[in-house]
This record gives sequence, C-alpha cells and structure tokens, in this order.
Amino acid sequence: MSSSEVDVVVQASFTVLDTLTRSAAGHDLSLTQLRLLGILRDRTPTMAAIADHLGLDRSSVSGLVDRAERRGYVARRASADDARVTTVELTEAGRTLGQELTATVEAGVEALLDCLRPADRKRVLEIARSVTG
Amino acid sequence: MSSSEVDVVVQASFTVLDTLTRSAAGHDLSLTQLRLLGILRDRTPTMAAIADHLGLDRSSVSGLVDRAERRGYVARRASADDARVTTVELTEAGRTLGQELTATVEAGVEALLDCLRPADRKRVLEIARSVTG
DNA sequence: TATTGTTATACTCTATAACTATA
DNA sequence: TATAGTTATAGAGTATAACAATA
Repeated sequence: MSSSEVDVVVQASFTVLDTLTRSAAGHDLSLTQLRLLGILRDRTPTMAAIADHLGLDRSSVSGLVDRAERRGYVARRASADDARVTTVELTEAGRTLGQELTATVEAGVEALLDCLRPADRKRVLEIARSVTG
Repeated sequence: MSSSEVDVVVQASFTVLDTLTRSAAGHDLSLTQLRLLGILRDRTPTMAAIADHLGLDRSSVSGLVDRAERRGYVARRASADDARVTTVELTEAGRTLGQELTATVEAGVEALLDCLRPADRKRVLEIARSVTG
C-alpha cells in the first residue's frame, strides 16, 4: 500500500469524524461528550470502564463526567457491591439528547455515503466491520 | 441504512483515529499537531488557509503554530506580496518528524487493514476516495 | 498492599472579542 | 472599509502525581 493510499483512508476517517464533530457541536457538545453519551446508551459502566473504553486516564474521566453531570445529562450512582466503585448512567435529559444526536449523526453519515453505489455501500459496511473487529 | 450500520462506520472511523492519535502521542504530539504537519508536507499555506483546512478559528491556529514553532517544527515567513499575510513552512526538524510520523501512521493503518482480503483492500481505497470527494 | 476514584496542577486546544497593521 | 493575523480571556480536555477510601 503506497503512502498516498494511506492518506486516502485517513482523509476519509477525518471526513466522517468531522461530520460527528459538527453533529455534536450542533448540540453544544464536544466529540468526547458525544462518545460518552454513546457509551451510556446501552450500558451503566464504572468510571474505570469508561476510561478504558475512551483510552483516557481516570482523572480525565472524572472531569468529563463532572461536566456532563453539571449539565444534567448523566448521574453518578454508588455501587452496592463495592463501595469504591461509581457507576454512571444517563438521565432522562441525557437519553433524549442521545436520541437526537443519533438521528443527526445518522443523517450526516448517510449523506456522506449517498454518493456510493449500492454495491459499494454494502461493501463499506463489511470492511468497516472488519476494521472494527 | 439501519442505525446499527451507521454505528459500524462510526466505530471504524474511531478506530482509525485512535491509531492516528497513538501515532502522534508516540512522538509527543496531539492529533491537531499531526494534522498541521501533514498539511505542511507539500504546501506553504497562509494562516487563514490552515484555519480553513482544519476548520478552526484563526486565533486557534495562531496558538497552534506558536507551539509548533516553539518546538522547532515550523517557521513563519512574511509574504512578499501582501504585508498582512504570513505563510507557514516546515523546518528541517519538522520535515524529519513528519517523515517518521508518516511511517508510523502507515504501519498502523496497514495493521488495521491486514485482516482484509486483497480485493477488499482495493475496494476500501476506492470507497475512501469517494467519501473524501 | 492493591484498587477505585478524586483533587491539584499544568499544559494543549478551542472560540469570542478586541486589537493592530495593511489593503 | 475590509482583511490577515495576534492577543487576552475563558473554558474544555488531557495527563501526572498525590491523595482518601475501600478491598
């Protein structure tokens, strides 16, 4: 694979990520906050699990959750099993916002893929699944 | 396209971006600094052109270039045509670092795509080109 | 002793607003 | 007047180190 071909893959990823960033910004959120809400959509993880998932230090997640909590999108809950552990969950407002974001992101990504032929759209999904692993 | 299929595309983009972020961090750079060096690889843009390319405010680019300049990777040059204009170029150290980054990123992206069959690798490049436009 | 999470600190990144210099 | 770039300011995001509470 030539270096220009790597460029193309990287540029395409930036294009998708720019779409996500704009979707988040439209709701006055950062990309990281968007990812946090995405993680909480179907989970109630511990602080450590969030850090692992986002590849961040735990202290960074403390601040991240602080700001999301201050805005009313998430809530901390003490674990019943282990008094050291804190779990994080969406509030009703957070869930509503998450659903709006999902719709916005979906529209943005679909717009990006609208230029592809049906066979290519099928293929890009297969490839994306392979990359995700 | 179902929402789970959008998820797959988004997750694949995050995977590529995480590879880039790790490549940059390995050289003690942020993703934005990596993008800046990438832009300068084959151009000598004005501050305004960098801002347009990265989708940032010009004041953000001033700080970005300040920090890169302080580390010896880029240099500002006054335009001969228009005294208001400043162009930015790589230093020798910046070019060397950029080449190292290119190699690191290339290896990382290739590792991601190693699971694909040859026909798929060809296809992903075509699709990536379409998305990039 | 080891682990979970927070706090203190420092830096990068980013935008808005106000400014200077030039066109 | 309009444009290019900077500076001042404020806030978000991030890591490191030190810490408290719990296991």
